[in-house]
Amino acid sequence: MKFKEEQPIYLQIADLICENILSGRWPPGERIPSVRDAAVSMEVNPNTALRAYDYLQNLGIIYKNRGIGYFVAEDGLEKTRVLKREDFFSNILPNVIKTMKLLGIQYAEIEKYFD
Amino acid sequence: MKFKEEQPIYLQIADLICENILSGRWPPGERIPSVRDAAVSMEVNPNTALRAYDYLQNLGIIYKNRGIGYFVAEDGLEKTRVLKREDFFSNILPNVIKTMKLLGIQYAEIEKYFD
Amino acid sequence: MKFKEEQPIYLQIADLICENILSGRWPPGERIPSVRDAAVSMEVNPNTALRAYDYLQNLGIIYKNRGIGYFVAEDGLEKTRVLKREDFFSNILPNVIKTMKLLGIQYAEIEKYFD
Amino acid sequence: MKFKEEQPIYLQIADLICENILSGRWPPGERIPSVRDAAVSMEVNPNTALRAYDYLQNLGIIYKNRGIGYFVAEDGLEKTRVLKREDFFSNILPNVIKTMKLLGIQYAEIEKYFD
DNA sequence: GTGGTCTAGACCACC
DNA sequence: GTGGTCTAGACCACA
Repeated sequence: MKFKEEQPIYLQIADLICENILSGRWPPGERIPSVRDAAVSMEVNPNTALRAYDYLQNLGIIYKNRGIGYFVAEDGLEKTRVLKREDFFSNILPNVIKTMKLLGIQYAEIEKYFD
Repeated sequence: MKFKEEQPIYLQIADLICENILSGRWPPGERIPSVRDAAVSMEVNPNTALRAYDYLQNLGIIYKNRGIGYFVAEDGLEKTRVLKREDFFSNILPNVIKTMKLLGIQYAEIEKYFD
Repeated sequence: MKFKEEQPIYLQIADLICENILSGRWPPGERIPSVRDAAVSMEVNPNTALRAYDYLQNLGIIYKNRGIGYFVAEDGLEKTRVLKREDFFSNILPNVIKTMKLLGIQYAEIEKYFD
Repeated sequence: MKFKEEQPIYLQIADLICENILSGRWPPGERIPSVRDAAVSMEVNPNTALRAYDYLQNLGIIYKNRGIGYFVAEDGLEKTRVLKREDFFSNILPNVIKTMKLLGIQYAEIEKYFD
């Protein structure tokens, strides 16, 4: 697996997990891959994978059962959605709008990307 | 001045300068605030401000006259525009689209923000 | 059954058993629930329940008759009492006192809890 | 520095920091030792010290200034006090009371420890 | 100098 | 098998 330079790997892993939750591939209650398996399949150190899991657990998106594994929280899908929407509407979107204004990009120019 | 956690402060400062250039407040040839003044007004370490200036100088957006100060390059506005557009269309926009898909946000929901 | 995060589940189970012994519900010589039953009723892995029993057996508080079950040792009540008192006076109590000092909690504040 | 076996070292370090805050030695706004210095003086790996700092930062008790160090949050003393009191009154104290009942320990027996 | 990330690998506790 | 902790040490970004 190839990761970007600009962001810590563990955050990118956390994002991947969120995408799997949002897309419905990992529904609430579902067990997600073990830390070790995730580390192997993504070719990172187990500690790095664990860190991503830990991060999401702190957010309440996943939880662990001792000795068994990590699971998507019952409200994990909802929480992820809320967090990401919040981020989108308060950070990403305003930034995009601001950038477009500065660059003089009209909506018509980007319309075609919305498919 | 308050900076975000997710990005190095010096890059955020560089962005602010770019905004001033793009908005026309600092036209090509104009002298921009000294590193020291910038550092004081933004409450950052002078080294951090210097780093932002250095970064923009490497991009050819500003240049330095020793003993005098930093100036917007003659083609600084154009360069900034090109760089930011490139970034917008290859990184920011695709990411926004992807996020919107994952979150099920329709264009209609964000239309109103385009004013 | 719900267990705390801070302590291994098997120790929490062992504690529950000790409480039953101390309270007199399970007098010396009495047969205690089978590992299997305990595991089912507490919704834990049988291995985890077994570990608790094993732990208490090593302490000499319970013993096992093969094919029959686990029993409270003749001196099980006494042993439990001694162990718990030792723990109380050398660990728990000093810690409580220290915490109270740090937090500025006076004895008067907790007096009412002693009923 | 010598640490107990029963608890992760990083939590014990976090506790030590809390004690310094509660005792007033490190008032709100004060810079606390750098991760490296703490690691050296406690003879642990820098990662372990960092983990303690990170843990307390998540609780909002300390915060960091990038490139400068960690500081006690303005409301760090208050937060620590609230957290510890909460823990004391909902967990520690009830447990002590319960244990005392089971062991038949009277208040008179422990009175002398309150000095 | 500060903190942060990551790896490699050991060793442990738990289920 | 699961996750958790810790060390040693490298390397980086930032102020």
